[in-house]
Amino acid sequence: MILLTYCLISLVLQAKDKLISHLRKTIQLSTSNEVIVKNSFKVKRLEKKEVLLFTGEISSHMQFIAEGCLRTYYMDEEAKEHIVQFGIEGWWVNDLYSYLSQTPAKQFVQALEQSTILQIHRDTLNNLYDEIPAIERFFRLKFEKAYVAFQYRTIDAMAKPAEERYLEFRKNHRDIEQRVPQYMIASYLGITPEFLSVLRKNLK
Amino acid sequence: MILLTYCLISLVLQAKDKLISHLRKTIQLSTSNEVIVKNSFKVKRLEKKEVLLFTGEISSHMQFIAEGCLRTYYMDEEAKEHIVQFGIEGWWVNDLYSYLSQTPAKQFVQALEQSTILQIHRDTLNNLYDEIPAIERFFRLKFEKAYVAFQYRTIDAMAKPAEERYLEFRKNHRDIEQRVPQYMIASYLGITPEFLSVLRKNLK
DNA sequence: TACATTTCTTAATCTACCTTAAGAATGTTG
DNA sequence: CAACATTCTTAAGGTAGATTAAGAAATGTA
Repeated sequence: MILLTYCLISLVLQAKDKLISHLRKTIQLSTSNEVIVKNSFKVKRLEKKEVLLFTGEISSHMQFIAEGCLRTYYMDEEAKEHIVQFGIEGWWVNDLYSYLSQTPAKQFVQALEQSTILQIHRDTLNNLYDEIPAIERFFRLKFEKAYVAFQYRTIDAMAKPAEERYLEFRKNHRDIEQRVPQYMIASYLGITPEFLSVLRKNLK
Repeated sequence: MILLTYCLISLVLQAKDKLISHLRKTIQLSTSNEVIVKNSFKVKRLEKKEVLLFTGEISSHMQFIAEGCLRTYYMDEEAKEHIVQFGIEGWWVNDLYSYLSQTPAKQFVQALEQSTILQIHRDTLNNLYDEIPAIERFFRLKFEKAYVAFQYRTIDAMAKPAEERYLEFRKNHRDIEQRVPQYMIASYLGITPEFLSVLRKNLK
């Protein structure tokens, strides 16, 4: 029992250290601010297939992936799933629209593997923005990059045929490709699993 | 001559006031900071069809549209134009990837009407971020919203057929629809002008 | 080791959208 | 108002990718 507790505590510490070193890649943090940041986040374990956010719920936390793999997806009128994003260690996942506008989520966030995430509540984060300007800078830069990356992904998606998009995905996300089933990659690329299968056959 | 000069000056003042009231919708600005902000931007007039940023150039300014209408677009390998975004009064236009990474632009920015824009140099803006935290907040919020809006547009684009996308564009951007030629709307929606023409016929 | 579930493949048919080409409106300029 | 450029429409034929349905691998679980 003592051993188990010890393991859990060290897991939490590890997760928080990952967050701090993630932040340190972009901004500087004094030791005291580091402590404030660490205390602002809560660690959460997720089982494989566990859903972190359901459609209709209001997203109230920003979430950093310390370990594992998640996806965000939505279901269209015909109940088909469309994957918007994958996330692994070092990524942030959310239904941002819901989080920012405090409206019911249209997307699900689900763990594809057993995962460890760090959560910060919206109110806490908004206070941090006032207290530690470097945190606001971190997210300003984060969103700038995310916006640009997403724009380029979209431009690609609209202009290039599926085969090219698949090859780019493989080139840029080999790490993810190995961890998620093929039909989810198809969903992310906006094609059917059957068609992806055909593409793969033609590539050999 | 004196009259002309006077007109130009008042045009400049008007443009800057538009920027300030735009910022004021999101953040608070002291009178002294307002002056600093105003002095950080330069006014630029653009003729219809004038290109503000060419592919290959490095974007060094953020640009706010005080008056007029612009588009950003890129050309694919077959020299076909793809419109990424329209902008009118109150919008910001740029090749953000080029601006943020200081690499050659892949997109053009072009005026579709005679327009007035306000430019701030990257270095000046980065200094403003340090000097006036509210400005950093403004852009953090701006990028959050832009990211989310773009994500929803993409999700739509990938999941919904062209007809629905066209109807949504008309609903959300009636102002733009009236100001730009139809073949540019087709380009923005990712379809050919011929096909848009067919869609429109079927809608009647 | 066997059974159930999840994931991937193959193939026939179908559809949304593209391409090409031509002509009709509309707008712009001398 | 004539002449030219720009924008929009129509129609025939073509293609990327969807749908449906079935079976084959792979993986998980008792």
